Amino acid sequence: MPELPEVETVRRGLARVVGLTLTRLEQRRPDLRIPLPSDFAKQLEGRRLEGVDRRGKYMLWRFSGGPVLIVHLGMSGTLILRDGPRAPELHEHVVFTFSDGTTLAYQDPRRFGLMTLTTADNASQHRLLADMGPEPLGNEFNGPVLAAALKGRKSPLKAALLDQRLVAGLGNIYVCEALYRAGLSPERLAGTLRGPAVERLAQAIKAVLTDAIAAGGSSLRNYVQASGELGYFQHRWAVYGKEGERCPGCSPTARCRVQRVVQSARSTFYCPRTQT
DNA sequence: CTTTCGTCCTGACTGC
DNA sequence: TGCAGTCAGGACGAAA
Repeated sequence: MPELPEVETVRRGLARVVGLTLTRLEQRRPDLRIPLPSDFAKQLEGRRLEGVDRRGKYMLWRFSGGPVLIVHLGMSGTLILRDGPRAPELHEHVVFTFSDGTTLAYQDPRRFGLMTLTTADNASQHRLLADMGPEPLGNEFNGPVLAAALKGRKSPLKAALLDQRLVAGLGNIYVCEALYRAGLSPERLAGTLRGPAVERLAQAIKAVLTDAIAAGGSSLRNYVQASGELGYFQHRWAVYGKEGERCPGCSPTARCRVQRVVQSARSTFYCPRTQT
């Protein structure tokens, strides 16, 4: 499930087609979460892909002349780069062909992802992006900023960090991992955190995301896997999905095990001994 | 205003 | 083996 590190990895992988002209856009299934307009292809064909930016879990594909394609991979979205034309596979909803013959397919079985068009002038004010919180890896995100965002919040820390208005780009996995690294219980009420703990949490968020991006970058072949898929790399998580296992920070003799609890109808994994 | 919950979707998995 | 049921989750919008 693509969160900020995976989306960043995809963004970097798309460098291969940046600078190329989009020669053909095939809408194979227009009923995405936000339906694609019927003239979608016409609006983009013939334009050069000038660059790909990222905001939280969104990508912004900037085309020459002003159009910006906002792309979100949702739960199950992937992008597949191929050297040339090939028979599309199941759930490839949109296929882009570039001037050198490279094709880029957007595949999304569950269709929680979306693509929608805006313009360079309006992109930052687009309703999908306007209320988004700070980029966690930027200088604009730090302990005091996080403290201000958490102040007065009565929801559990887990739920607060999933709110994209508070900080951009975290999902279920990296919230669990960041709370583990900060040694904070996901069930603590967000508004009760004090200075040092907030600082630890802000640093843990940065560290977890930075490490995950580095893991994607270090296995560079995975930017474009043998299958052509972009953006999924294996990552060793400390607690996510590790119910019943010992967390890395507990001694071999410790009896405690990673617990799974359900918060806001989502699984949370944490170590009850090291996260308080 | 804040917080929670239902909804969308399909593949993978579980259990009878 | 087959099939029904359950689960996974990002983000919106409705409800509390």
